[in-house]
Amino acid sequence: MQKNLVIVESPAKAKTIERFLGKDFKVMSSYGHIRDLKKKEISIDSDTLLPDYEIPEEKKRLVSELKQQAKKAEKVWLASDEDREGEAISWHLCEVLGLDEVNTNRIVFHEITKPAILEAIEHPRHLDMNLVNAQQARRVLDRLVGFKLSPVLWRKVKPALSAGRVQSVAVRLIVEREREIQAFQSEPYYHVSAKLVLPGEGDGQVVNCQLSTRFRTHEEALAFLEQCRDAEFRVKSITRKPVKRMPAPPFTTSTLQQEAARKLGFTVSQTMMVAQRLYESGHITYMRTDSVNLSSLCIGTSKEEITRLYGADYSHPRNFQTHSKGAQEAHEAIRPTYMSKQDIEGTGQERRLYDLIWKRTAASQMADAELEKTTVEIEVRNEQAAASSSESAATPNLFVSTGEVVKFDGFLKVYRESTDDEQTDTLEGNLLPQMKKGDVLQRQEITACERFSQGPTRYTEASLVHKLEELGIGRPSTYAPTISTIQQREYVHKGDKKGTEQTFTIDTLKGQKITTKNKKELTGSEKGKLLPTDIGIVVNDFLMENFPDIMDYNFTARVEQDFDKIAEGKTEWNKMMTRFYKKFEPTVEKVINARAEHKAGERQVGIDPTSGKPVFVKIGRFGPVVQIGSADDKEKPRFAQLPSDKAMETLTLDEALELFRLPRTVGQFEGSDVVIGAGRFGPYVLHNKKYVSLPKGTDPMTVTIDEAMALIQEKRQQDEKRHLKTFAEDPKLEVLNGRYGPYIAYDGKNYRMPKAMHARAAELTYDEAMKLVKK
DNA sequence: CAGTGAGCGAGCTTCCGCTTGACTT
Repeated sequence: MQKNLVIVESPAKAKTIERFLGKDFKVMSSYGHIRDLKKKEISIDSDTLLPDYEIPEEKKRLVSELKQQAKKAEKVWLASDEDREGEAISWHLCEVLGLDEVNTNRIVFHEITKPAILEAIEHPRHLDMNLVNAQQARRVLDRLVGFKLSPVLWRKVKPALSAGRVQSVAVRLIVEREREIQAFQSEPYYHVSAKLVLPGEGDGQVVNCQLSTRFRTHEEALAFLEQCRDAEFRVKSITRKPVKRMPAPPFTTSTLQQEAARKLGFTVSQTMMVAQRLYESGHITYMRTDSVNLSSLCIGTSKEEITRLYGADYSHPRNFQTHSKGAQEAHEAIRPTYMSKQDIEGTGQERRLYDLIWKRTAASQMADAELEKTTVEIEVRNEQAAASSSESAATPNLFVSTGEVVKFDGFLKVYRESTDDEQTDTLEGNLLPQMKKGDVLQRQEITACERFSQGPTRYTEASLVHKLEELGIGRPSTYAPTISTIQQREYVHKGDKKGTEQTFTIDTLKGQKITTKNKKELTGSEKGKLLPTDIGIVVNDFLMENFPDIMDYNFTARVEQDFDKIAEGKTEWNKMMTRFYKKFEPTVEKVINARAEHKAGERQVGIDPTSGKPVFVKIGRFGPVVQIGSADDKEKPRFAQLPSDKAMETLTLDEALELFRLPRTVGQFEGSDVVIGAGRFGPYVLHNKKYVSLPKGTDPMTVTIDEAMALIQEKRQQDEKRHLKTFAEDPKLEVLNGRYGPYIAYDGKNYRMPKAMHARAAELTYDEAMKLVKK
């Protein structure tokens, strides 16, 4: 008979803990929650707002196994995580396994080390029902919001859409960012930089510097260059100050996702998949965490390892504080299990992610980097300037040159955090020659370059996660799924945005000559960014108008405060639910029953000049469509799918009408119409229910009947060649010739044949062909 | 991968947070 049964959430954790506890303990895993609201129903009583839980089908086997083992054990230890969800998991286990108070112990530990677990076993406690209730409140609220709002969208926008406390706000961020970018007015300015020379041995040393002020107009910039022609450049001041840089804290889920995206080019879900494998093979600690805490063990071994590799000067053990909103800190930071392992066996991706985690962890336990930052101010002096500056207190024009010297690299030896800014700031970039106050520098070249102010940038997957975390919305376990959901629902897609080509001027003063050149550049182009779709925009605007409370960026933060009060025992959870639902439910009813004149997002783009009927864009059953005429007309309205490169918000009447120019009938052939149409795969010719694609580059608007006929004939010939052999034994079996050589088709399915058979494909016997099919 | 291309209707769809597995290709 087993003495003790310990239940944890994760099987990998179970394995490790079993090793620590010895043979009197059996350790099993619950694999997360074992009970939840019903999947297909709201599963919440509309009067009492009490949840109705069930054990999902896929968990039934596991639960009966747990039941069996629990019955056998003298004592059961519930060791799920020490947070809201973990407490609820333990409570559900209690309920489902029928555990009694006396023989059941709730234990928690923050790190998976032998002493920590033995310590936890020494101090069992009881279930914290307040914390459990806070979880129930969270669960019920999310279900209510999701399952009440989504049907409103099905009715008002499009079937199969979804809304939720987290995903809808994520979409809102992206929609609003896109609008900010659209509204942004780029303004030109002139940035002046100079190449000056400190006279000395040989050719002297070059000093690169920037003017501290920008000019608004080209005239001002030119006037300044003019002024520089006979000016003297004199060092006005030199300041040196020591600067310290601190390493970033070790990884959480969110920061790991961001850095893996920037440094390794991983998507958010890729990072999680690779991290999961590293965790399962025992290389890293748990990968879904919001904590930056490191175990004392890790801090100790890091110190040893850093001292061994880089010397004692580089070691600086430290603890970091988590200050992200709503953090629950049930786990440690993401770190290598053994700091002594600098690299591991595994796939390329696994090794690269591990390397990143190792370096980030090591750096966090290393000394500050010490730099010396030097700033040199250089005055522009000429007679005119001198004369005017004595009477007016106008700020003098100053060139500034900065240099940084690394005095001690500290943690920078192993790791430097990336930023989202594309400009790479080189740390040891500008080395300054020795100068002193009063030194006069010789002008070599001064350029005034026209630049354009940049608007906000679009979100990437990782920067969206960062923003969500900042707002306290979502949890480490949901960042990646949320990003997938909003893409699956087609609210958002990842894509490239082409920038606009802009011409800009560069003025150069060299010698006594000022030359002006025009150049072209592409500005504001972005790759792999999150862009809102028409559906995303319409859904967002609809929700913003009708459910602004739920869409508020602070909604989660506010309900979290209520959950905290429940956890502290200051509020009854069911009362909170009632209070929320009393306001929420009538709004849902009102909105879903409102007889709206237009569908959500519908917009009239103009009047069709040929029929005099109105032209609309709206979200149809299958996505955005343009419609000519209304549904209550005698004649049926005409529809056209909106192509992906056009947006509902900005579609013009001309663009809308253009979509109706196809299909067009170009003539007759063999007694039936020849029609040119545009499909998902480009333009095509339709004749006698047969389709032929138009060759690339052919304009569907100018194709003639003769060209179309030729295409039809050609296709027929090809089709003939396609059927290599048919079989009397079975008409379902055929040998066909495809784009990639001969293949076998049987009953609607295709099968490949070995390369060696290709030459005699037309002479295959029935038995040979069937053998391949069966294989 | 082996040919695709409508329709705007019926019934279905849906949340967030814990955690992995088991179908092959």
